[in-house]
Amino acid sequence: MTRKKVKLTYITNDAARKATFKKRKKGLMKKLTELTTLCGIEACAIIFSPFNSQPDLWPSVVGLERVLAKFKSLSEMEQCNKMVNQETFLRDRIAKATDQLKKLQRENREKEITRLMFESLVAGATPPRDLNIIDLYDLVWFVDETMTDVCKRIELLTTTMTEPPVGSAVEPSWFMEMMSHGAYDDQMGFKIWDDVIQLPNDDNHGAFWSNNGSP
Amino acid sequence: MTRKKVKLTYITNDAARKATFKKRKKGLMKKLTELTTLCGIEACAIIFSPFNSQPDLWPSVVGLERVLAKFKSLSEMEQCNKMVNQETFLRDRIAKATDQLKKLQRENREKEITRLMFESLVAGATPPRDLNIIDLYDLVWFVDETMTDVCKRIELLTTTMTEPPVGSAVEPSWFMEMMSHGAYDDQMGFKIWDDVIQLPNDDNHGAFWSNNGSP
DNA sequence: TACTATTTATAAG
DNA sequence: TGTTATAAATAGT
Repeated sequence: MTRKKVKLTYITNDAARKATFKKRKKGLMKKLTELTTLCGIEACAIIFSPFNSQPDLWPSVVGLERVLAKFKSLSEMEQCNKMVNQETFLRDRIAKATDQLKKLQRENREKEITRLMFESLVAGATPPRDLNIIDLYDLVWFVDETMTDVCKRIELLTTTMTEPPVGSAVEPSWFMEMMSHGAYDDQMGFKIWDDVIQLPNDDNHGAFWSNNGSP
Repeated sequence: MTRKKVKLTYITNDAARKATFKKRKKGLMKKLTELTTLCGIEACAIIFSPFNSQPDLWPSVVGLERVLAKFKSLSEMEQCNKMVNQETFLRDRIAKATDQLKKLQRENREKEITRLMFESLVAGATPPRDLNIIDLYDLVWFVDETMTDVCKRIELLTTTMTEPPVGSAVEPSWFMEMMSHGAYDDQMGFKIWDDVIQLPNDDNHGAFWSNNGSP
């Protein structure tokens, strides 16, 4: 996925779908080759598609036959035992995605409050009206933190009378960033976590995450 | 593959092999999910390994059954038709690798000659003795090319009496590179193309490419 | 088909 | 297990 992060949903454009199919089938086969070679295991894959009248198979006839025979020799329960059903797979991915989402939300919250602080402090900025109580408390907390940092910095400079190198550990990391980017650019939009599997033309897109969205 | 480019050969260390197996199996399953979703096709995979007593399967029981049934309903010839045998697969990869190798050899040759020229020109450098006729001819050709570039550059500067911006199109690209890195650093070693599938402990490693190696 | 900017996979730690 | 630096895959052209 590149040049653009691709939505994990059926590609409706025929030519694009075929191109993607060819590239990704090739990539998949390569991965399977690597897996079997690196780990010394046996595996097979069968891929049916409208692009080929016959299925694409991996590996050679002999290898495929052997793996299939081995599989069919197992009892039904044994066969199902390690089956990765799509539910398990998706459940796992959703859990990961949720964790990642929380992490990003924390980061974004920090950035929001930082921006809010600057908009409230800097001449010419237009701080939002009607801040809710939560924002106000967070803002107070953050201003206190920042003041503490600034005081430490002043004290250090006063005590040593020497200019420490730029970017020293005492400098809060956001400070230089703010100063160099300006407080008003748009670096702080929410990151969106949107690669969960979707149905095509899913009108209900995003409902799952509604409890995590911005207020 | 990262932190280090990995040799495509059986991993002898048990723990490392198991770790790699787990990661790559997961990656493979993800790719298979993406392929089927994006392209709207049916596919299945079966993976036997000593790490699990039962095979890892994809996708769910129903999906696997359906794909297998579809496969078995084909005649034997149809079954084999699109079979990717390892030979075809490897032949293709080797062809690609050979092309890439030639490209890199051309680039390396150019760098070699550039280095040779500087070693022969710059005070304090130690040009190699006993150059063969081919190197000498290439060197002559390259010095001529370079002289032409330099003359053009001089002419341009003389004519316009204005300093063009650094990195202008007239500046040969290698020039600034040379000047900034120095002629003696080790940026010019041959790039090695070494990810072709190998047997473990292959004492004959590289024999296939011997006709392409450095003299 | 090949390129390349970008995302994704993953070897090491 | 989670992180990070790097290699590999690949979307769009």
